[in-house]
Formats: sequence, structure tokens, C-alpha cells
Amino acid sequence: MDSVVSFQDLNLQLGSSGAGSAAAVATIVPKIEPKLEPFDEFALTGLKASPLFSNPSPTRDSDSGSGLGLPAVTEPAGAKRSSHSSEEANVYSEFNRISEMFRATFAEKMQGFGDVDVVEGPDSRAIVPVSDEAQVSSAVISKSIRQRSSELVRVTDLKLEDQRYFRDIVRKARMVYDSIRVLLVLEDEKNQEFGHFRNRADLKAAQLMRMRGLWLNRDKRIVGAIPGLFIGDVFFYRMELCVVGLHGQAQAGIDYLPANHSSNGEPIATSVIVSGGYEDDEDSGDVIIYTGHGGQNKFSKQCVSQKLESGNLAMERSMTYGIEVRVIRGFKYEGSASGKVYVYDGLYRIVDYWCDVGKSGYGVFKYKLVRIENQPEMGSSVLRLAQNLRTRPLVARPTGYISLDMSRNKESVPVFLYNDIDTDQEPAYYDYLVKTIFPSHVQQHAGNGTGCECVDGCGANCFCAMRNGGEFAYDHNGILLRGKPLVFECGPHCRCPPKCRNRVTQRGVRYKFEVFRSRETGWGVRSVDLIQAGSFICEYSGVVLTMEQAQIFKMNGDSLVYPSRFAQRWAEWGDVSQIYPNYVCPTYPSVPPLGFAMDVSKMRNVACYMSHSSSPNVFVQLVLYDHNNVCFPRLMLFAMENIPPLRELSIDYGVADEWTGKLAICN
DNA sequence: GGTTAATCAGGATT
DNA sequence: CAATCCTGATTAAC
Repeated sequence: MDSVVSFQDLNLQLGSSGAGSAAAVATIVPKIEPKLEPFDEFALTGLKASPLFSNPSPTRDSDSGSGLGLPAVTEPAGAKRSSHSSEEANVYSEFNRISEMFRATFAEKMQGFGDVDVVEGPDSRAIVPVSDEAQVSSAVISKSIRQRSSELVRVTDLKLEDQRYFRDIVRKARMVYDSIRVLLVLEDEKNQEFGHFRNRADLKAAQLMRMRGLWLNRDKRIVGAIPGLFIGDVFFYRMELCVVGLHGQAQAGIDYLPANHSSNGEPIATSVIVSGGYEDDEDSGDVIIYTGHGGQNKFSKQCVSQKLESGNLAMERSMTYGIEVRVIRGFKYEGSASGKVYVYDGLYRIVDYWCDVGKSGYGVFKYKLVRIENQPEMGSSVLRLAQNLRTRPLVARPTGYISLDMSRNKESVPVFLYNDIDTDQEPAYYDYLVKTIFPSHVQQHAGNGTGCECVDGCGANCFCAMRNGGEFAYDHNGILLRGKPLVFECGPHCRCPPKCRNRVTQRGVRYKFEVFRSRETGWGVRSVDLIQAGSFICEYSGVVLTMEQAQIFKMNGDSLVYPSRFAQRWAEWGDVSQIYPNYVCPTYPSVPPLGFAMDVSKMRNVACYMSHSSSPNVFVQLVLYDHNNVCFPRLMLFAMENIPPLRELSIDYGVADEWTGKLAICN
């Protein structure tokens, strides 16, 4: 079991409490430079080679050296540029005047910066268990949870197990957020029948979590990386950024420690969102010219000049102290409900700032942000690459493809087979099996003719909903609402149309997957599409054997998959007990222990190549649709979190069981 | 594609 | 100082 790590155990690099002189500042600032380890996707996700297809022990690149050596801040361009007409020049000089005034003020104030002392405190986690159903009034929630802390810390040198621990916390928080949000949407749908609307489930879900003290990282203001969050992580709702503590501002693009919370009276910027809301932004990836906030009317048009205050001032201060900021980009993305997606792109330094006249003729502040080197590839560039891979794979990556569809048209979406590391082509030699094959006696169960009569699509009184405990398992977008021991989809005896909401997994895969060669995990699976949490991924297919048949197979040394051994991760999906303490995990419909094995020695599908992780992003949900034998359900895989394109998929294959005492699919 | 109704954090004022 | 009000920051969904 993972040990609980408190913040004291983490090596926090804290702002120094050195002497209080201006000279001290110079020595202090380097002291709060982060000591980040080189990012290592393998280490972070705890992926292990998929045991079935063990390959020579991973020859990992013996580390490309260098901790995350933060480059010295590039010397700010000395002269502030100005090449404008005379009236523009007036605006400009006014800015400079104000700016200089602030600079002068801070020259004095800097003296106090040595006292900005930042320190270890109690537990880092804002998760507070709620034990009863009583309405949580604001009085019940302690102030420390409702309000953001003013303690400024930087988290460094996280051990592997700490990384995994924090990742689990983050994943949990995001699962709760998603679950609550979907519940509110469903409630909304019901209310609409009575003319009632509960708009903005995204905001409401966040609010509920905040009232329960479930927002992460509120008792510390973290400078730099947030434990448990990876570069490239994607979010479909802006409030999610608040929930995980990546960015604490509901609307504003600049998040910062306010001046009156800072012990030297200076605001410090910690993160920015680049969403394209400011016409004067220029984004070229590694370098961003970021416009300060303010000066806009309600139609997001610049209408007055910006002032060097609040977030704008905080940016200037962070530049002076060399404090890095997190950058999150807002992206247009078709395939997300709102058409937008937020991606965490890593840490940037503010290298320069100046006043300028914006496109609308009003003064704006501009900040030059330069991405710190040696970080993993930006999430937004991965998204862009993935976009190209989807449409023109061979143009985007001319070499390395073994096959552009290893399923040979059997899967509804082609499956890439890719290897740019060595000459291994093993997965190409197997027959592709889209759906698990059951023994004929199992299929005969299908013949008892039960099904729903919902000719116009399944609704409130659907027989299949009753079989699922009176609710549908999926929402209208095919997202699994909560994990269950078993899900009954509508089947061949139902009279509902094929596009019925209760037929999700039987429609096959929707995402474009790629089986790829990896130095860490042998063969692995990743998606070219962004996968939304709760989405169906694919079936884990094989040829079903009874245990007697399996014993014979084992003697021949063949590899078998034992469905009973997958960790029961489904229970975590949709668990809202932290919000509604009387929530109980579904126990219906129940399934007996699974007494079969699956042979994947000749025929298999993409799922077979997924790696194991104790901190997985994919889980198994048992589903029945073409027969009614609960002893032989299908193993359907669903996404546990939003999975960015090209990130490796992983399952918790579980641990030993009594049958063989060996790891799930070890042979 | 414009309109609408929702959010939390920071700053100032009592 | 703590409570409270005011302002200022967009977004998602229709």
C-alpha cells in the first residue's frame, strides 16, 4: 500500500529567510531555484513492461543527463521598443512613467523580501473526509480550506512513490469532479421536463467540491510544478484547473499570490492561461508574448489602457525574482463538448516586459515568456502532431509504420502499428480479433428472447435500465456514468435502434489507436485521439477457455489472460462518496467470480499490448450485450482520466490470486 | 454565432 | 483583525 506522504517528508525548497537587505535578494533568488529531476514519463507513470510480451529488459537511454538545469534568465532587452505615432507615444510614455514609479517603489520594498518566508506546514492535502450527510455550512469548513493560503512553496525532488501517490490524488479529484458534473447534467435533463434549468454544471461541480474542501493544493501556493500533474495533461473545463490547483482563478488569466498575503507586500505570479482571449498575444510555442489582463469591455475588446496592478504587477515581480510560471493553453478542439480544451504546457520564465500600444490603440502590458528547457514536449505540440497524424500519418511521420491498420479493416477505426526503435514487427504476425469468442454453450444463453420494447429509443421505463438497477450506465455521449459489477447493454432481442444510448461498447472503438514499440515497456498502446475520461476504449479480446482447457494450455507453455485478476478499478469510477457520504458503490447486477481464461496466443487485439501500471489510466468494466450468461461477461476497457494523444495507456492487471499465485498475465 | 447566466479571488472598507 | 461588500476577471451551453 502506498505510504501517505506529508509535506514535511517532501524536500521543499523554500524561499529563504535570509537577511533583509537588497543585497540579500540577489542571493536569495538563486536559492529558490527549483531542483527538478529530469522528467521521465516511464518513472512517473510507473509503467512496467507488459508481461505477456516480455522483451529484453528495457534498455533505457542512460538518462539524457542533467537535472532540469534552469537556464539563466536571458538578459532582458534593455531598451523598450517604441515605434509608434505621437499619440501612441503619449500612451506609451505614460505607461513607462507608471512603470518606473512602481519600479522605484519596489526598489525600497525589496528589502523586505528576505522575510518572505515560506515554510513547511501541516499536511499538503486539502482533502478532508466528510463523515455525515449534514449540509456543510460555511461555518463547518475551516477557514484554511475555504481560503487560499499565502505560503509560497516549491516542491522538488519527489520520490517515485510520492509522484505516484500525488498522481492518484489528482486522478481521484478529477474523477469526483467528472462524476459530480455528469450527475448535475443528468439532473438538469430531468429538470428541463419541468421547465427548470440548472446551468453550468461545470461551475456547480467545482463549487460543491470546494464546499467539501476537495480542492487540491490550497493550503500552499505552489511555485512551479504541481505534484501529480504532468505536462500534457488535458482538461475539458476551466474549473478543473482550480480543482487540481494548477490555476486558482475562475476567470482571470493570471494567478498570483496577492500583495497583502505576501510578507514583503509584493504580489507574485504563479500561473497563466493563454486562451487567445487577448488580441495582442503572440504565441510561438517556446516563446509567448503574453498580454497583461484588464482594459477590456464585456465583449472582450480592449477599451482602456491596462494598469500595472494586480496580476500585471505580479508578473513583473515574478520576472524580477526569476520565479517561473506554469503555462496552460486553451485550445480549440472539436470533439470536446464545449469545443475547447486546456492543456498544461509546463514552466516558463518571464524574461522581459514592456508597455506597448495594442491593436486597438490602448496601452497594454506585454510579457515575454520563454519555456524552461529540458521539460517534456509541450502538450499543445503533441496535440498538434496528433492532429496531423490523424489526417496524414505518413506526412507527419514518414518512417516507422509497420502497418496503417493492423486490424486489417476488422476494427471500426484503423489501428496503427509503429516502431521507430528497432526491427521488431511481432504484433503483425497475429490474427486480429476484435471481439472475444465464447464457447458455443455460452452463446446459447442469448436465445431466451429477453429485451426491451423501446422502439423509439430507450427511456425511463426501459427493461434494460431495470436490469442495470433502474438506471442507464452511460450518458448521452457514451460516457460511463459509474462503474458497476456488470453492465447490461441492449442486445439483439431489444427493439431499440442501433444508436440507442444503451449500446456503447458494441458499436466498437471510436478512437484511433497505435501499438508502438517502446524502450520501457516493449510494446505499448497509445491513442492518436484525445480520450475523454469515462469513454469506451476497446474490448480486451481473446478466445475463452474453461479452466480445464486452460490447464492444458498452461502445460504447453502458452500465455493466458485471467479476467478474474484485473484489479477492480471500476469501483473508483463514479464514486462520489466524498460529496454525498451516503453514496454506496453499486453491488448490482452482481457477477460470480470469473472462472475462465482467455487465450491470446494466436488471436488478439490492441488491448493485449497495454502495459501494467499501479496508477493506471484505463480500467476494466464487465459488460453483457449479446448473451445473458453472467458467468461470461465481456471485458470492456474505459478511460479513467482524460488521456492526451500519444500518452501510453495502462491497466492495473492486478496482483496474485489463489488460483496460480502469479501475476495476472504472467506466463 | 450572439446571448445568457453562472464563478471565485483579491482589494478595500467597515 | 474579521466580516462584508465590491470589482474584475471568462466560459459553457443554448
